[in-house]
Amino acid sequence: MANVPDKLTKPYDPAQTEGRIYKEWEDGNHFAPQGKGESFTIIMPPPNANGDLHAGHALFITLEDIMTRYARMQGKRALWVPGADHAGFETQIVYEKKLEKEGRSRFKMSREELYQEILAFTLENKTNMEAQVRRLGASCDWSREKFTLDPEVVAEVGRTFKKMFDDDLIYRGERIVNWCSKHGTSLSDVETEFVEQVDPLYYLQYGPFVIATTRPETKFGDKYVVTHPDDERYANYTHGQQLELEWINGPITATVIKDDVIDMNFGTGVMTITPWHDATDFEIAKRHNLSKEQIIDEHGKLLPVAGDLAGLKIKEARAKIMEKLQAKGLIVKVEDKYNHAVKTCYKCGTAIEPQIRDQWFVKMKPLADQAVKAVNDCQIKFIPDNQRKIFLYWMENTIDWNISRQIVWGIPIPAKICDACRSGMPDLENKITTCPSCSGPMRTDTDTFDTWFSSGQWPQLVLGYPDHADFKTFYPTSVMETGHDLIFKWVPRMVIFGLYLTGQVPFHTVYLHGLVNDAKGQKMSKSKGNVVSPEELINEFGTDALRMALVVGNTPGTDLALARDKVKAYKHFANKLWNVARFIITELEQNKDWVKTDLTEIDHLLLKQFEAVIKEVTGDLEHYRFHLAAEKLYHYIWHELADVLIEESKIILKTDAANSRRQLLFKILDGSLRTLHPFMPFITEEVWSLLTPHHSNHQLLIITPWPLSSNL
RNA sequence: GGUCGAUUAGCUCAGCUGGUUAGAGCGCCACAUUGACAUUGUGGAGGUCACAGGUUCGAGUCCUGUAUCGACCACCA
Repeated sequence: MANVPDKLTKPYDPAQTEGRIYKEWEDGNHFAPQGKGESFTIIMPPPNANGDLHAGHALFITLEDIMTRYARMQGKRALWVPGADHAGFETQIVYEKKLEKEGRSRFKMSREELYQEILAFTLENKTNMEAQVRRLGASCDWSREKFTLDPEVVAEVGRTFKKMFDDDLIYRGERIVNWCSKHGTSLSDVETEFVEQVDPLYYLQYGPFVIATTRPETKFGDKYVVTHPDDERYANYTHGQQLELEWINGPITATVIKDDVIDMNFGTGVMTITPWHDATDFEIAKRHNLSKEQIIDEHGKLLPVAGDLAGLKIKEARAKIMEKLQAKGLIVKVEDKYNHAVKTCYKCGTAIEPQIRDQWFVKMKPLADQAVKAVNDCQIKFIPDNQRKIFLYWMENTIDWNISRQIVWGIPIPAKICDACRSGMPDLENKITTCPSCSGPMRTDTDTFDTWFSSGQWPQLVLGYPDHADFKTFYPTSVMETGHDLIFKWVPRMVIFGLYLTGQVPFHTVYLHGLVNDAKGQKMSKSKGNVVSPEELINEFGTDALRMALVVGNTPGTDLALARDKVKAYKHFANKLWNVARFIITELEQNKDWVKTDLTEIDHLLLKQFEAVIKEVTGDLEHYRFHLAAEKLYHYIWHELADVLIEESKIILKTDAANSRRQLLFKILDGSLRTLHPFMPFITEEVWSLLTPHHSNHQLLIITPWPLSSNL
């Protein structure tokens, strides 16, 4: 055993290997695109800079790395650009919790102070996040990394805002927004969640009508009563008819409205409306040009319209209102257990209190139409294909997009607002001081952009649209790989911005992976305590094992159950590969004088069989069937190469056919390492280095050509 | 209420364009220490591919319906 490399006398140890090899790749600048070949580009969905990577990150990094490494080995100019997301609302919430623990509040800090604190916090965490991406073996080009708050990003996002305003695609408008009174900001629809809730349903006497409501505390200002035009029960009342009636705080004049949005079968078929605090009511008021009054302020407290209850929080007010109604004999009945869905803030669970606010909106219809057209023209391929339907459904049912957020941690909207005439306009150079329409003073908009407004432009921003050479070389990108939960949050916005800004789709293929769940298929969550951290799994089993566990058996778009035992199984596989290498390399080292001969007929056939496997695996990779490719390699290496070929070689290597067999084993190990490299980059690179003395080519595996029958 | 998907071995899931006795991992049972590997090897048990129809020479694979589960969407106060 004198000539056997020292490493091969010991078991494979990922902890001793992976960090060293990653450094070798990175120091050798092997992640940067090389050559002048066909370009292949993936833009990494930027992980949140504020925390640790979770299993979902591990999955997408593995998938994107497989694609990138495969493309690189094929000789393409492969570029995978990493990023870090400031994750506006998300991060601010994390930071607010931190402040809360310290007994502080963001509402007591200056904007600038808060921004700087969160920036420091984020940049500190960013390094941590990047280190975790590296540990997963990501062969992304760090020299091109972008942070979502980089100055050039912020500037370009501002220019897009102005361009869209000039093109009449952005307007400032009074609209009902989802308002979270805890966070003091509006939210987009995708940032809210419906929660099933059981509440009492109150039946109240409203003049001659009985109305049903779950929210009596909003009813102070209600002076319109709405019925369905076809409802015969109320045929005696006509649209626009006025009625005098006794209400919570005394007599009021109510107006009858007929609108077919009313469900005749719900409650009594009559409702009163609160346009300021309900989306449906707002639409009714808009249709009939009704007046609107604010009842609840932005902190969730009642305004003076509530009379002696003004200043009370909604929850406290309800009981008192019921007392008042009771005293006036206006409560007809109360149904105790009414089951309904309540819109809540997806972060804090606070019930959304819709509010009317002046905000910036993007007109979605014309933009969405373009996106639909591009997809129908097959300019974008979806994997799996059914996601295409979901995309189209989403794009065909758009509503205007509220891009204003009342949070500090984000890209400031470069605009000026005139409070006098409530107009607003972009002001990239911060020059406008007086309102062009009413000559009033203009103030700087204090709102920030919705995160998706900037991340929707990510493929362009990352590549330095419009002038940078990278943009010219690598745009449109090849694949966008992301979670299927982002098929409507993120993907459509990227398509829209891509088409709008560049006239081209931002990527030709969208690959959507599923969620990574726990071993039982349950969603991982901190409250359930079933969160599996990739970091721990790597420490225990190695990155390569984790990567295989994430890929094998995982079809695109489908959720994955990640069991510890599965990762363990692929650690065993790594061990198997190591021992295969140990056997073969030892054999070669001990017979250094072996001469290359023609393969025997049998060995030739065996090589052909191996080539057939490579061909299949190549086909699977071409069609994004990573799960099949990985499984086939696993199966071949373990049950063909190890179990059959090596076993029988123990005899054959003592016969005349030894040299042919040595050559066969060498070629198969060589090809196996190359095909397996995208999946298990570390161990394959390590074994490759041990095989190097037997090679004519001494370069690292990461930049070695993909095996074909011609180069085996 | 709507959309999409799932239903295959004890568990978690593959099965790509329909084609011989339905596969993997883990688990289970019985043996085994031979030039790498016990993080192992050999062999084995275990499935009416949810149900009912249909298309076809042939269906787990295509079509229709039913049931159950799941995810997502939705202005029923």
